[in-house]
Amino acid sequence: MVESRRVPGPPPTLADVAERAGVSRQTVSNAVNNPDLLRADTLTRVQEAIVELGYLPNRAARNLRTRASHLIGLRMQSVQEGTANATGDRFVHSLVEASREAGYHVLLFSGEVDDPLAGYEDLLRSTAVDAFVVTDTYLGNPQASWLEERRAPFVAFGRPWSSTAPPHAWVDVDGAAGCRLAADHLLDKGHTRVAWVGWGDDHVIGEDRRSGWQQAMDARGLDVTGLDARVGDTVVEGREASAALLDTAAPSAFVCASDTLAMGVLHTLRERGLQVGDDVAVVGFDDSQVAQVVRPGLSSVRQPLEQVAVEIVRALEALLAQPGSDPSGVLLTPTLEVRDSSGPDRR
Amino acid sequence: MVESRRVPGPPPTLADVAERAGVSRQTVSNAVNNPDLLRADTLTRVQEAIVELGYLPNRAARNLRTRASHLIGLRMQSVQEGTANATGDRFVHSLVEASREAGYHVLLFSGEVDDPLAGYEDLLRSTAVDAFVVTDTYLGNPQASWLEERRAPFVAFGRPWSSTAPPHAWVDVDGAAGCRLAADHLLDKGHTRVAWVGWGDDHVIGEDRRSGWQQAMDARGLDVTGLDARVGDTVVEGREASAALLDTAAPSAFVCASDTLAMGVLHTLRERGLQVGDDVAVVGFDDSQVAQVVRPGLSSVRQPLEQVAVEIVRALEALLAQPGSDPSGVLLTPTLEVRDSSGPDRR
DNA sequence: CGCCAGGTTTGGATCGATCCAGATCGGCGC
DNA sequence: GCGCCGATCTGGATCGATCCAAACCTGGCG
Repeated sequence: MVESRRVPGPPPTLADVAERAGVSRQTVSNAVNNPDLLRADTLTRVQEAIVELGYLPNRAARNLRTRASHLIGLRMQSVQEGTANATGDRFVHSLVEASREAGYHVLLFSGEVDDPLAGYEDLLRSTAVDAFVVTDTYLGNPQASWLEERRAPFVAFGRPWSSTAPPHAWVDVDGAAGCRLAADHLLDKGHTRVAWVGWGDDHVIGEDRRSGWQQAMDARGLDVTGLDARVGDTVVEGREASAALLDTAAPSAFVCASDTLAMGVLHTLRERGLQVGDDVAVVGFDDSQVAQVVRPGLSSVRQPLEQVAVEIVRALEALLAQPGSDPSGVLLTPTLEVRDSSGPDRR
Repeated sequence: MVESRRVPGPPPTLADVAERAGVSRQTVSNAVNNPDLLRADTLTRVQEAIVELGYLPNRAARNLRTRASHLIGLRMQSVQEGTANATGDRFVHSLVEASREAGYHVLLFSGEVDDPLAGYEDLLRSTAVDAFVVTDTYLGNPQASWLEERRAPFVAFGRPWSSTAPPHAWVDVDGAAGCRLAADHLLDKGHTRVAWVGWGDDHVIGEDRRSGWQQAMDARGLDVTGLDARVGDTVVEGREASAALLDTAAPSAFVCASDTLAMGVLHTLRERGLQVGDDVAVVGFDDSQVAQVVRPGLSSVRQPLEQVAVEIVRALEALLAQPGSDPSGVLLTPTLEVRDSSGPDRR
């Protein structure tokens, strides 16, 4: 009713609220954190004072006392120009949203590109964040074991591919299942020669995705010999690899480890005057903006990033509530966004 | 030399360092914050103790005392599916990087989509952030004046388009200059009928960009009547608008307010069997990933987001150092990324 | 009517850093 | 040898919340 705070001035403190409500500081604190400890009428009185003054607990003071910041640290990946990689934005947004619902905020940081640990150390030691979300758990990445060693709570977006590393909480998307989905989709349409364009065989995620394609082919008794290529994640390499495959193995469809590679395939088809979809079908991976706006639309495997974020936050909460509990892993299944590059049925 | 902290235990405090170095707490504090107050040998001794213990000031305690969090709040925009919008990721990354160099971190938050003020209020009152970066300052957006009213320090990425609003610090990219650049680029190649595909005339940013195209045309004494279209920011609308323009005004080149619209134009050209670049040239805006991977490559106006971030942080620092100082504005000029969709010279 | 258990409320100590004012040190001029 | 000033260092108070233990109610029961 008062609402006289035109010009803010210093924010009200717990003591201000206590004085206004005629109770002690501790009672106000309880009203905020353990309302059921108060008698109903006292609670009402305090809550009114809180509203009238527009009180909100000072974060720094609360953090100091409770030894928790309610912040989740996330290290920004460097943006790669020239690729269709779109997971970054969508994932970060989902994580922010999921965190909010759990009462957390996301703290972004970065560090020297060549030092994957930079930034983590400082935030940890200065108790600036409660936990980390680690996103690039490719094989040989030191963050996970480093954080494990310091007993820093963290959840990885990505499986611990190395079995020697200590286990930690993780959430991941089943890339193999996604590529099986893509390959089955094409096989169901009547294709028999479905090629794979993926990443080098030292790339565990790439090999995982490739295994999905291979499983689908194997399940139908189709030979995959000579039907695959492994290159770097660039449009040019996708173009060259697909051109070579067309010459040597005459596939009628391609499954790709990324939308970037799929764009390379589309370039090749166009160069050769082949109709995308009608003559040769293509499916990418990531459902990037590129897949959505290119014409004809590029069918693509879509990672359930919103769900990933929710599971990550869930895991973080478990971790922070039960520091000693066994870390768990969650594997989510992607979906397939079907667009024109899938082409018509051939049966 | 000790380095005995295998299992972390509680982080060391100022008092721990003081004891080890045989000085008072205050002296350690000075060693960290005002090293020039100490005698050289004392400083060395304290610094050694700091290194040995791996001390880093507790953020919460420091924040409480200094009434500063060294955090910059940034509200996440909702991701738009089906557009080529790429500024988000690049800008956020640049901002994180620029903030780091100034000793700040970026705190991401979000709020109900329909309430543009949600989230700001809580962070402000709980003194969780020192300042905000506001990114969507389209006309009629209430954040700026709301924050102004509460005397919350903030810098806008985007000009205050309304002259009635109180002035605030801002950094923006000169969209008109960018589109003038794009149009001049095409005119220099010999085009005379350069069309505009942009956003509705109630969209101030769209109108600003359009004015750059018009200036370029005017400067060469070229009539723009019937050469423009204003639609929503979707691929489909870009396709339809360009088709209509080709029928009615026969332009030989297009400048677009976004890469999304430009993709629509590319679709139209393909539908009609026109060679992109050779028959009709196209320039987009944003230099999105789509522009980079589509074939032929889409020429596009590129915003200097890295520089924008640096200027924003610079403005924030000025604002926080001198709360009363006059807010300033910075207008940066974009560049043009030339790709194949520009086509060859026609002279 | 006094006492006790339970529900409520309270004051003091505390988290870890910085602000402040005063104490101590060292050197210099007379 | 004395006094003074600036450079250096120190202890206590403080930021605003929560933890803790103790004090205060209230009603029920012997």
